[in-house]
Amino acid sequence: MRRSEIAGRVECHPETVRFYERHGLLPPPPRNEAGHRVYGPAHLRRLRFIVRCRALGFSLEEIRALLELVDRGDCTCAEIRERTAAHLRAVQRKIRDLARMQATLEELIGRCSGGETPDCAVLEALFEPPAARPSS
Amino acid sequence: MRRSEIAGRVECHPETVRFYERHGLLPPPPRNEAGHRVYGPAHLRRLRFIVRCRALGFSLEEIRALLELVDRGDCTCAEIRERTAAHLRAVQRKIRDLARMQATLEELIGRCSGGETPDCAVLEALFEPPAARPSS
DNA sequence: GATGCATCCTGTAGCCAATACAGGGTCAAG
DNA sequence: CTTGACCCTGTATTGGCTACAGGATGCATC
Repeated sequence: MRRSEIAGRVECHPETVRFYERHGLLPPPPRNEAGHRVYGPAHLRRLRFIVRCRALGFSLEEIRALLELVDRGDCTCAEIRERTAAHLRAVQRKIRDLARMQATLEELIGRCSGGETPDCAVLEALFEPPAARPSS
Repeated sequence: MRRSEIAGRVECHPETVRFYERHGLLPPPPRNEAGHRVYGPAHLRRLRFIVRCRALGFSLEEIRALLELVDRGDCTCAEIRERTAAHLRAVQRKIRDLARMQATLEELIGRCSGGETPDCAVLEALFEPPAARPSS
C-alpha cells in the first residue's frame, strides 16, 4: 500500500500518516526502490487504532502510552480499562464545561429583547463590572 | 493601572493582556515616561468583555467582530442576539460530539472484563477492521 | 548608597494536532 | 511525450495562549 491508499482506508489525510511517523506513533515502513513508503497490514492495523483513538478524543501522548503498553506485551485488560475510564472522565469534564457555557449563553439570549435598539442586555452583561456584593 | 494590575482584576495572565494588544483586540494604551503601559477604565471594560467572551467559548475572531460592531456604534440587539445564538449552536454541536465519544467510551468500558488477562475487548475493538457488512 | 526583588520592556520559541505548501522526483495512461 | 497523480523532503501556518532570554525600571529595605 502507498500512503494515500492506507490513508484512504482509515479515512485520514495522507499527510497525517507522515505526521504520525515523524512523531513516533507509526513505525517507519520499508521503502521501494524509488524511496516511496510501502505499508503492510500491520501498519494498517496500527494506523486504524490511532485514528479511532483520536476520534474518541485521546491525545497523541495518551495514544503513544497505550501503544507502548501493547508493544511491551505486558498489558492487562484492567490497565487499559483504567486509562479508558480516566479519559472518559476528562471527556465528561469537558461536557460539563460546555454545558455551563451553554446555560449562560441561553440565559443571555433570553434576556435580550432582540429589537433594533442599540442597548443590548447581552453586551451590558459582558461589559459591566460584577454587581457589588451586598455587604454583610 | 499597570499590566499586572489590570490582569489581576479580570483574572487573566499578564502576558495575555499583551497578547490581546498585539492581536488588535485591546488598543495600545499610553505609556509613562519609562515606557510602561498605563491602563484606564476603558481598557478594563474592554478586557473584561474579551475575557468573559473567551470563557463562553467565543473565538478571538468572533470577539474581534463583536467589538467592531460595538466600536462602529451601529450595532443592534438583534445582531448581537443572532451572533450569540450562532455561537450557542456551535457549543451545542461540540457537546453532541463529546456525548458521542462519551457513549462509545462507556460502551467499550462496559465490554471490558477488567481482568488481568492481556486480551482486552477494548483493544480489540480499536484495532480490528470493521465487521464485514452482510451482503444483501 | 547598595541591594534585592518585583515588575516592566522587547522579541522569540514552544505547545497540540494537524494541514498546506514549495520545489523537486517517479510513474502510468493516453 | 505530455499530462496528471502521486511521492519525497523540509518548512510554515493555524489558535490561544504561555514561557522564556536578556535587559531596564521601580520601590522597599539595610
